[in-house]
Amino acid sequence: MKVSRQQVAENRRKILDIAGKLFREKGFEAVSVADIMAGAGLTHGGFYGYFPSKDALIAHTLGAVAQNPKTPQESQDAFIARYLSCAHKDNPGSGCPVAALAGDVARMPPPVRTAMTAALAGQLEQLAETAEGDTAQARRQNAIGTYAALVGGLTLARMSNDETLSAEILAATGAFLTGQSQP
Amino acid sequence: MKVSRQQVAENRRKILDIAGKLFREKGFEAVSVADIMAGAGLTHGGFYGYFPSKDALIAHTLGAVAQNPKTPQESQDAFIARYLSCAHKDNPGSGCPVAALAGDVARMPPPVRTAMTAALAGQLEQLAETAEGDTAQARRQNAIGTYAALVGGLTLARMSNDETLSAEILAATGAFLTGQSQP
DNA sequence: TGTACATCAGTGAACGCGCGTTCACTGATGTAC
DNA sequence: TGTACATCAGTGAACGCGCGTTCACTGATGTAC
Repeated sequence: MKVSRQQVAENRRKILDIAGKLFREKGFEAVSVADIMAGAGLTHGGFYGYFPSKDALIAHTLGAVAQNPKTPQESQDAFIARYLSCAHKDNPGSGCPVAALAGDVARMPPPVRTAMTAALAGQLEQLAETAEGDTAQARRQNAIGTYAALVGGLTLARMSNDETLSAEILAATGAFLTGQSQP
Repeated sequence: MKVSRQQVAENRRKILDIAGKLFREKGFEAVSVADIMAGAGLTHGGFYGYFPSKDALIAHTLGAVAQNPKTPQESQDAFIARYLSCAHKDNPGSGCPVAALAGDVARMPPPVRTAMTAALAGQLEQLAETAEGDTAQARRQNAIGTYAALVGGLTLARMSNDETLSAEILAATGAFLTGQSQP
């Protein structure tokens, strides 16, 4: 049955929210259109009133998803510690979409890759503003190197089936980036 | 029809080889058993004479796949440059399986994760042997931080749909790790 | 403001497709004599 | 060494299943009067 325009807007937001969460948790292929619509409290057939295809939803999701960025008042070291925390490692659904989905996005069609590339470019620009370095070029280089290590460290820790190794990777990557030795 | 024992051994090797290549190129889910067997010059029905399931093949593939490691005679900087080369970025099928598949493996069942974790642990041990640092602990920390940045940098470069950004990420990550500024 | 009706968001059965897996069969291999 | 036959690697049709997508239908919304 028809629903109010306000309900439509809310349903669209719910679909994008739940899709972002499920994609980050399970990857694009393991999440079905029916899963997403059920998560939004709807049935699968209604999906195509909101998006023309699953791939279109994926592209929109990546454009809308929270970027889990460094907050302005947060120090560089605090951002690194938060990014490499156990809480972030164990909750990909509410964490950094780049770390959770970069490997999958590389094999997706151009619209999806373009949306994610824009998100990455924005993230790097923001990090470069507050990164260490005397010149803009040095700051950007540090921002890229740091972000690569964060994404790689979190990905390796999530992949590892050995809790000790997983924790060591998070700690060592953090220490490597902040220049401190591990305790 | 039955084939010789030598042919069986060769077919098994072919299956593992082509599976390793296809998985790294397209991910586990996008490669079918029929694709793999066709790549090995066989038909799909024969697969189950070699492995009990697709997941079992995945675990065996990760255990057998070439680790693309740092060679003993290769300097640390040369290894970093090779890992972050355009050639490596553009040829995941013959490149580092950790960078190509870490994101997917995190969502795989325990046998697959265990096989990949063992491969990662071996890689880290090898890198720690020749990493910079005064103590074994410092060398291991540097090995982990460096490897995290390599895997993350390569993953981000492969994900990016913008060739300029992609090349910049590879170059900046390399410069970040070797302590040189970009040209 | 109240009513009649056109609109259209949502429903759920159905579709075509590709997947992992099974299985009866084929015919070359390799062994027993 | 030569032959007869048991073994079994490989074949390809078939299965059950879940997926993305379509569509005829339903009934609440929102508008025209």
